[in-house]
Amino acid sequence: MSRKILVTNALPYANGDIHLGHLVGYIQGDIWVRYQRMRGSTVHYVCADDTHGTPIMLRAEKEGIPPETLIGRVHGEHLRDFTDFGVAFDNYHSTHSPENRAYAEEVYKRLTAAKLIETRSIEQFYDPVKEMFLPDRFIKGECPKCGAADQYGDNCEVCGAAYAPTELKNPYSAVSGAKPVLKTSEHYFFRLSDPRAVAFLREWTRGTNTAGTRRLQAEAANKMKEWLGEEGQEGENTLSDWDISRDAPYFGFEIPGAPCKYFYVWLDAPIGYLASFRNLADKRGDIVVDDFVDAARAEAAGTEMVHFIGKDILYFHALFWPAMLQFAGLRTPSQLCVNGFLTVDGAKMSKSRGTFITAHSYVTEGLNPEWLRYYFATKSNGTMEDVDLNLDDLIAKVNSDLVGKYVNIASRCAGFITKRFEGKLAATDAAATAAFKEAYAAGTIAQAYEERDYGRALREIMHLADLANQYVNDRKPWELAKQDGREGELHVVCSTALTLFRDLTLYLKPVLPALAAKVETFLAIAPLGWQGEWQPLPAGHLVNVYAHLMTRVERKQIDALLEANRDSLAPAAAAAAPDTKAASSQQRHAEKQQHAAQTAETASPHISIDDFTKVDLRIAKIVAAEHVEGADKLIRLQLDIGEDKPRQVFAGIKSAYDPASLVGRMTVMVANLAPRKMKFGMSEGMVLAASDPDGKTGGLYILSPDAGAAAGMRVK
RNA sequence: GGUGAUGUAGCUCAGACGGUUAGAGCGAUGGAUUCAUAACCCAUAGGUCGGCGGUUCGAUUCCGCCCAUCACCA
Repeated sequence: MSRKILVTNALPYANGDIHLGHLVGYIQGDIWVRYQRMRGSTVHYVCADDTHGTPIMLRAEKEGIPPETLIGRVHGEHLRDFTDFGVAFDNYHSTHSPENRAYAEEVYKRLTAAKLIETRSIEQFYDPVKEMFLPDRFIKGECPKCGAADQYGDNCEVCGAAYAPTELKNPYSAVSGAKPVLKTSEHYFFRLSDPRAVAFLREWTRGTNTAGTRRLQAEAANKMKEWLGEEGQEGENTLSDWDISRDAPYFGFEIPGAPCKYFYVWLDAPIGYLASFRNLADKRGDIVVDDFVDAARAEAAGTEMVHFIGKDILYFHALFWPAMLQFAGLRTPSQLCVNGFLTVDGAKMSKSRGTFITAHSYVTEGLNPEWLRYYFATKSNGTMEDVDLNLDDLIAKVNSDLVGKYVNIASRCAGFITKRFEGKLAATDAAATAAFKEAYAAGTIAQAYEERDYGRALREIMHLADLANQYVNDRKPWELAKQDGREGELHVVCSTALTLFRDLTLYLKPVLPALAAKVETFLAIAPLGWQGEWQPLPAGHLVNVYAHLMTRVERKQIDALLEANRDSLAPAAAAAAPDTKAASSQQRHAEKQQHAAQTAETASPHISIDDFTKVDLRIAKIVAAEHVEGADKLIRLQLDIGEDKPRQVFAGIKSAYDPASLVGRMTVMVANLAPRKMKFGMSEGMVLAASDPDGKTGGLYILSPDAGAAAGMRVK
């Protein structure tokens, strides 16, 4: 059965470099596409840059160039990076394109006709200096809950509270610093709360496609229940209407019939999949676009549309996007393949540690992209779990699996074929190839690829590689070579090993296309496909002289890569708070849309004395202590530190202390910790207590000063 | 805070509809070998399957709570 599939990868935001975090999803998508093609399916694989929105507009302005120039430059960089890593899109387009405008307008028109668009006046912060409405992340102020300064307009990083930007105290614009004013504006909404949309999405997110595959992975479908609720249960649906317009100035498409109103970037971003596909079809001339895009025609043609995305943008692809398509009469996605984030050595990518590794630096430092493709593939299991890039593990896996096991098979046999038999193969040993022939017929490796469980596929492949090495080891060609009259046996053993090597190459080809191409040249065979009956390499076939196929990874290469990506300015930048935070807020859209783990900036094992003295430790006298109703672990303390009135502090020490025994004791508290609003009231500091970090020995132990220390004394 | 997930050998990960000795690769140790960019082959050691409690004849596998890590909250 030959499938016809339109495959996409998430559109990277045209503001920032491609890094290894992105590549997880792109490599997974590319492997799947290559696998499908080897099986004989027709696949169109497209992507594009996501180019619209406020962050792009402001960045271009900052660089003093038109946004079109910015996105043109980034487009070239992104395409270069994907190409370097073997991610071979048929088309890499842009959302700032005529095709995308046409599709966006058409979708909007049809949704309007379906009575799913409505306008509403909303009040929003407006920057009077910059003369623009401010997205939540461009407004800062004091947290309405805990009072912490310099918090973003959507949630507080100190106390975790979520709120509307209008609730911020003393708000200011992150763009100009001006005090924003409230201004009313007409916005356009996609009525996602409409019963039709809710009913459709409940069915769509839980259902299977025509191939019988779940549209969403189980855990993704599970997650969507949070938004969709259960059918028949009143009030369970928490879907709200989606604001799809933004006011000028905005870099994007103006909404037809609505001057100075623009489509929100997330409306036209996924439509960019269709636009890129349309653009490809126009260039090629042999693709019937509507067989993939129109709902009725796609069903009749039996085409599929599969999106590879990161879990951060699941909402957009599992709610807004299918609903938009459905009610615009367009085909809905057959499947979403959601991948997790990347961590490096178990931690978030960090510029100060050098683990925020750009795709381009990996290449310019001379590392082989297929090492990374192989490693990511071994860690991919078709779920949306996070993937950890363990650098020592990468070295071990590549060196032992690829060089030590796989490449070794060709390397140890090819010499005999060339030197003793002039490159000509003998008939193969049927007994030795039987296991491989069975594996081919069983199709378990193929199925693992189909399910995107590349880790399972590769475990099976490496098991076969072990069998091949055992075979060579058992037959000892190096001994046969020394014995007269055993030339024939030697010939068969080496020819057989090369057939096994051919099989392994076939299975690895979706992951390692460049290496597979080298092997095809070495073996002098047509590009490997994965169809039809299993056949050994024929007797009499001529192979070329073997050249080594892959070098080993060396630790020093990894170290150099980390060094090249280490941002030595990071600690200083962290101190220069305003600038850094403004920058990170501009990147936020990109981070949300890509698979970027946020950077963790603090990695230094030491702190300076200045850092330490920021902590104001005080001797405190416990003047009152009581259980907290409804809290399992907390005790409410009143602490005298020489101030007018005692501080209220909640301490998680209920398991270890009886409140009555605490009253009157002296202890140590952190006096300048940002106040934190808890369910039970404000906590105005922290009491220090010792405990075993491993939790092996239970117990909590609060500190006590020696006699003579008085309430309010500074500890340093 | 809410929600979803994860926690299995030194490392990276499989697996178990609950049931005799929990697996793989890498790493370690010992041996064998020299064809292969010291690769490969054989063998050995290593885990109270995060903690506590419950259901059960029996749980690491089911349920509850806790701890830790991660993500999302448009």
